[in-house]
Amino acid sequence: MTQRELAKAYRPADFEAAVYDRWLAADVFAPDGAGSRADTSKPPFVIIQPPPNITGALHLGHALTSTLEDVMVRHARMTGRPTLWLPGLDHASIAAQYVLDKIIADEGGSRESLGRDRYLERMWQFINTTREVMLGQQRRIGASLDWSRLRFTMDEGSSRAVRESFTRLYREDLAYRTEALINWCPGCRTSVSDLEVIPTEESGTLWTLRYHLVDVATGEPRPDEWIEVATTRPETILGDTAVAVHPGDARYAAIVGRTARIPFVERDVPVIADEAVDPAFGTGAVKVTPAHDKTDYETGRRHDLPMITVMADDATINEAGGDYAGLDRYAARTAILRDLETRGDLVETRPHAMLIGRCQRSSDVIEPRLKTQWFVRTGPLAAAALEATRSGRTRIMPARFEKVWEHWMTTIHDWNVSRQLWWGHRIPAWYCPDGHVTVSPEVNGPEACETCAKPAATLTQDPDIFDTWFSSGLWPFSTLGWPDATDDLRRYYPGTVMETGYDIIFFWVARMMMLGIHLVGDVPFETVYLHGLVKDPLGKRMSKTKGNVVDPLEAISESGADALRFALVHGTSPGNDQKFRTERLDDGRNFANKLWNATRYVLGARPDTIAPDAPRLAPNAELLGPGERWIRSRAAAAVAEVSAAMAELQFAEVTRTLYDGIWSEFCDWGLELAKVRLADAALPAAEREATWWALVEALDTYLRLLHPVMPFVTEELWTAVPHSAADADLLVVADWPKAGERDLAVEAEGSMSWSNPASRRRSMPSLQRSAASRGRDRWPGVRRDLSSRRQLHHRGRAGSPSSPATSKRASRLAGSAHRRATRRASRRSSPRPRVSWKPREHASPTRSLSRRRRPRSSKAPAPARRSSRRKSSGCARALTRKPPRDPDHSRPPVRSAPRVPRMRRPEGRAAGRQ
RNA sequence: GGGCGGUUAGCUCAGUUGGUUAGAGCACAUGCUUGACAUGCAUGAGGCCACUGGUUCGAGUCCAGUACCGCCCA
Repeated sequence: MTQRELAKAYRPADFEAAVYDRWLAADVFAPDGAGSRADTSKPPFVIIQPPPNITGALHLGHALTSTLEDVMVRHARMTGRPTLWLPGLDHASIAAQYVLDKIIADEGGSRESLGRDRYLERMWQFINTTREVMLGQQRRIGASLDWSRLRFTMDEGSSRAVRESFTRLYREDLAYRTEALINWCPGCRTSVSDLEVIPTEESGTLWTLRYHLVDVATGEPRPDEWIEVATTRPETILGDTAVAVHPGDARYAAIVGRTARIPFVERDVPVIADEAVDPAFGTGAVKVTPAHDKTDYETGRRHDLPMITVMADDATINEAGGDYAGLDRYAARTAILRDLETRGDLVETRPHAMLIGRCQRSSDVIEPRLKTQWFVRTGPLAAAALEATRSGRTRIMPARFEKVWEHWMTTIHDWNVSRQLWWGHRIPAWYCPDGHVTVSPEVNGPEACETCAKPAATLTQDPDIFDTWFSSGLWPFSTLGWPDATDDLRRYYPGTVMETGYDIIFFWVARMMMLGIHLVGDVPFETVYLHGLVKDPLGKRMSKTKGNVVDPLEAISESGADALRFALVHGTSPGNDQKFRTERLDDGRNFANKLWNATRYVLGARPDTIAPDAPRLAPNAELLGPGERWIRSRAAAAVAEVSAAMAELQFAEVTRTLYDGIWSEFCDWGLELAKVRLADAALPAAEREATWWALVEALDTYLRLLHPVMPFVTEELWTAVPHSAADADLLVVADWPKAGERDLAVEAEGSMSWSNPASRRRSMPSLQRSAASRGRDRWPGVRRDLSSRRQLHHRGRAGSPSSPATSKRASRLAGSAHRRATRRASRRSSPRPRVSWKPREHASPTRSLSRRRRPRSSKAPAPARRSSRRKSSGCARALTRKPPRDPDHSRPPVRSAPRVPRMRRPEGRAAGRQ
């Protein structure tokens, strides 16, 4: 291995890109890449990446997803499993059209003015520019994706999977076409699924109006006889086909069966009784508009009412609305209310809190409408998906989401998959002039009508496209070559882990499960790992409009990809949101710097008797001092703990273990204790060599363990550390360390040493010297405190200051008080109290040791370090685009200077989701 | 209305199957810059573990309830 000088400070920008290029050149990401060291006898580890939307830049949520998956993938790869992490991009039809439409609108055009073909051409151009940007972002963050298998949801393989799957579903009667009430977004001009409608609480108005009853004899409405109905949507009276009351409502019992006259459209409709009516709502009587309301639609079906659509695609009133035709729905509302008032039929107007469904994409108010659309019958599919989680074939992490999953899967409705958009997979259904339907998997469509054999030329294809999530639902197997029985499909299906945010468990995970089980015959993944959302420091969702987003690329530029990864992983726990503050980036960067410098020290401390390019040797355990034996044992403990945490997908636990192990154990104690021996000329060379090899060994272990979380810095450093002949050239494919033997004796001895000065002196003379030299050997004082504390404790617990009823609480309070007191006492007397001897908790002997042992240098003073005087330096500031502070303020007392806020405060509460 | 999660230091969070004095990072205070690291080192201050009750020799941890915050579903 090459030995070279490491820069004095950790500067990630200097090497991250080069390291990534080294990985690419070595072809180590693909399980079958040239540089792969996978053991094909081991079970593969497979993650199909949730494909980010092609529309735009990656945000912190993507960064978290990529990082967590990369952690799993890199760990698996190091254990020798054939590891596939398959990258992809999603065409995101509605989101992409939304973005492109705006661009085109800015140019003065529109979707319609371009026409379908030119519009799609334009879309391909657009996504080809965003595509490269997005892939570059993945590389910046260090994602070890198998780029040779990159897929796009609109590529030919995916299209074929869509056509084939839909045809199968159709032939099995799991896909059907029907006219039904769907959620229509007038802004996007398409239907959307139930999940894409966001119920938002808004203050509306409840109006009470009069519908006059029709005189049975004359057939004309009576001016003196009416029924009062309450409504929040007066414009829909144009489509009313009944008035409904509750069957048990005595107030209206006499009227049920009569006829009411709808104003303006002058339509006579029946007064019906239906259980769905809430007698306590409004007047207890409601108007029924089956074509524009979900509840009314059901009522209409039960009573076989006519369904009259009164609105066009753009939510203006259509010709069925008579004089109001052409008006926007809200203009029509105003006009109708005015006219009702004129007629004297507007009885009451009052404020009313209500839930309004808004489009997830455009925030337009969703208009329920009747449309003929394609649906997927979810009942049987959901039942199979439920069985899979109940039987444990697929496990959901964290388990509490199983309940949510169960609930949703048992109440699921059929899935409307038609979208009246252009950008997406065209529905492979053709209609003949006689109205027969032919569904075909052929790319050019059927040759003739399936039913009447009319030739292809007479057939017209359904203009609609599929909901994006339909192709996403096929993703775990369409990416592997399905419907063909490819090697990849055989090897890598089912996947191992599906890792994604809990917010798309229904949108995506559910659909992959349903379609995977049905179409491929097995669950698409063994484990569903759901992470939480990355929120701003106030716990709000990050969004561009709120201005509280943190750009991952800026974070990487400032602090390095490893720092960002560390920050994200450190703050995550399964299924829980994390509040992200930019100060966390400093933690990660500082940690990387610590590791960087520890490595520099180890490399520089090599005894002269070891050649710079000597292959790594295991230290001779016989010749090690207690400090080295201790750090070896602690490294072994870290291997066990990190491996266990990886297996349990507890990634924050991984970073915590390594942060403590590397910083507080290896650096604060391992290196400091070793320094003494390495500099001790009286020690035999073999002992000094063994000591150094022990440091190299521990460092090597920690670098391997940390690699999945912080791949760049560990790879860069590992290259500089001596390796054994059997080692891989690159850390990314090096072996995951096996847990070495713990030396519990020396760990216990350490514990003894700390709590007992006499034994410490025996076993760790260096420690003793250092502590003594700093005048901190105050154990007698500690003992005094301990005994007095015991008395306190005794009194606090056993004393009976109050009645039996309150004694428990009193004793707790006493205990609490005494805890505070004793903590203060113990802090005065010992560096930091702890149960077992973990050196990290105590004073590091750094200063005295290095001073005493190191020859003084005559070198000139180091140049002033100006920019990084304070702990939290530039990056956080830069990310918030606040003006930089005056550099002259960077002298010590300035640390008390007020910090600038790290993120812009969102202005007020968010009205709804974006 | 139904369900889920959270509440531990000023902030962000750990806290294993209940078990000695509840921890970390950041922030704060004080003191240290010439050979790994000021992106650092050391010292210090800062906790009724949301509240109430229960189980237990022992509860931050288990049980029941309450409050507040957040989310999901209808």
